[in-house]
Amino acid sequence: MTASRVLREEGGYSEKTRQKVMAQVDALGYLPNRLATVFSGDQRSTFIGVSIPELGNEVFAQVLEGIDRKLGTFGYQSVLGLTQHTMEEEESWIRTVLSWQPAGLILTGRYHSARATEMLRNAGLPVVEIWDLNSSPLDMSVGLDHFDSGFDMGRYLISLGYESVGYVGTSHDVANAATERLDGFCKAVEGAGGTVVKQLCLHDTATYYPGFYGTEQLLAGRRDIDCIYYQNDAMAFGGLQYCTARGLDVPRDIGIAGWGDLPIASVMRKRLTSCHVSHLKLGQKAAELMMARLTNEPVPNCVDIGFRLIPGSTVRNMAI
Amino acid sequence: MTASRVLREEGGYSEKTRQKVMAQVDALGYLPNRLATVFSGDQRSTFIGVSIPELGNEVFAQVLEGIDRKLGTFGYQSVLGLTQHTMEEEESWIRTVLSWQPAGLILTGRYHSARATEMLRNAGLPVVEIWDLNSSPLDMSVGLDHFDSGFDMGRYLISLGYESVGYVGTSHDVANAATERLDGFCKAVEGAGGTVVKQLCLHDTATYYPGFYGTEQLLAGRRDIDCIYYQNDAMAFGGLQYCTARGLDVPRDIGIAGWGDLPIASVMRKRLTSCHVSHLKLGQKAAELMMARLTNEPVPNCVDIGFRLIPGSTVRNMAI
DNA sequence: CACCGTTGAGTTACCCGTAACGTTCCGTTA
DNA sequence: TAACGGAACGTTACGGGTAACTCAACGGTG
Repeated sequence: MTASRVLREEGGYSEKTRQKVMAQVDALGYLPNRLATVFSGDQRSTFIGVSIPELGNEVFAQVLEGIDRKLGTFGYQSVLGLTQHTMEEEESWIRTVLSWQPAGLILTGRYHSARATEMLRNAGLPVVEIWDLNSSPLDMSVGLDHFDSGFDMGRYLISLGYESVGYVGTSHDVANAATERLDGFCKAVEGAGGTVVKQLCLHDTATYYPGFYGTEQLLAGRRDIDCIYYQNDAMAFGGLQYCTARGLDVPRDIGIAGWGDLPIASVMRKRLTSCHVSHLKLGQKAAELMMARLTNEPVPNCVDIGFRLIPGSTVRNMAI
Repeated sequence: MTASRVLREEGGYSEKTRQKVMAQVDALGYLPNRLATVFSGDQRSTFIGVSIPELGNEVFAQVLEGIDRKLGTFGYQSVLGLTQHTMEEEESWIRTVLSWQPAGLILTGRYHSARATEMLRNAGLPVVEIWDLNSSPLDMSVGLDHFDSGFDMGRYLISLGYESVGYVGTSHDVANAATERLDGFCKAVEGAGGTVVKQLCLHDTATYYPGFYGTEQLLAGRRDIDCIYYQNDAMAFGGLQYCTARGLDVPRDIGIAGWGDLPIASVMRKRLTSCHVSHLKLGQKAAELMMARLTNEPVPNCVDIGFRLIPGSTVRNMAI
């Protein structure tokens, strides 16, 4: 007991005793067992469960980096869960991670299985839903309006005189942010007199090479597509390379637009038309909300981190 | 007690009792507290501490993805630690994570502080050191010989007729894999009659833009450099873009070589000369060794996952 | 010198799941 | 019917840290 007091620097012991305790700690290489502390219910754990769809997509890796670095400064640890974009994986991960009594959870996306939602409510933990902006979150939410970001891009492209646009992305069983961007995009294009003449949703990962061959499929046998919107920058880079390889001049023959503003864009002489989102900041903000909630500070339940359209030079720079 | 038996499907209860227990579990939304199980010492936890330098570098994100996916299939969870390439961060993270009684640790790199090493020995847990190949690991090791990979690249470049090569990378206070690649590279170049005329180690992150401006610095005021070796592909891409922007023809005027073979390379019409490493596989292998050790299977203490030189087209394709 | 407050240190009980052991209630068999 | 054995279920104790409490020693005060 006295040792416990010394280690917690709680006071109520003499200097001589402190020395004796510390000497034993050094001699034994003693490390306190935090499990016991949390288990006894006196304190919360310093685990935060963090579910992320995948890390192959750079943007999610950046979000996680933002989260973990910020949590680290508060002495908290991330317990990772990669859900591969499925609610089943997420549900099973939530069940497991809750049994470890985490202090809170950070989840990607606003769509969760009914059972997952129920478990989260029962657990009564702080939960931050990130990525999608969610005006009625389970608890807290940090993200951006993906519909709006797609809408803005659609309106922008039409304003440049594009008329027949295509889309290349990937498909998942559940609604997600990418489909919201596509919805916003289509609405803007059609509202402004353009047409989304073809949408391609590949059963593949949303990375470089699928962007390449997806573009080939999209353009196969048609000459009417004057601009392509991609699910993200990686696919757009793939598409850009495909077009270049095929001898198409970008942006003269065809326009290319992505989403996410990958770091590699900063060195390309032809700036990719995209939408900038501060992924690192998103993660940090999510961690900050979590920490604020855990210290009982007042917390907004919904934070919009916004986005910024990058005009770039892979689309025309004025209406023709 | 009977409830415990039912939930563990241990047997020794009637079907009627089972139904009653399960009904209560559903009604209460009961989730077992795994902390108690582990705490009582009857079982190990299913945490694996995973320390990674950063996630901004795509290769480490891929390694982590490989680790976490594989651990997930065994019902284990990663507790993440981002060390920012410093031994101090690693040591403090190790101290914290050990207090959570993890089943094992996976650490990046072979260099750890003396105190960290001591804690790891005291803890007596399975430890996998990844990234560097480590013939005398603390416990187990999965990686590749970075010296050799740098050596092979050096020899390859000289065999193509390059004579005065430069290097662009970043510096850290501790020795790491990148410095080993550079050592191997220099040794090969000098052993084959070439010269490493300038080495630039930036105080920055090893990403695209530092590769861009680092190349500018490297080439400032000199005409003798005929080839540049970069710490990784991201920096090499940055350098490639700088050279192109400045009107240099790659590979006619200057050769460019990177390391890591990033996914984006798969769509570039000009294949980056690099060194392929299966980062995902490295992570999976590390997780597999950990699981094998935890189930008392015989485990090799050192696994070389190898590398493959990618000739690419950012260097000459034959000696001149 | 009796009394009291303070400081330092020890004791007890609790958290929850489960190993180990104990008890009850059957049905079966000689 | 007594004896026995196994199935089903209950009780106790433990793990490590700490809140809450108790106790001992000591110095100061009237």
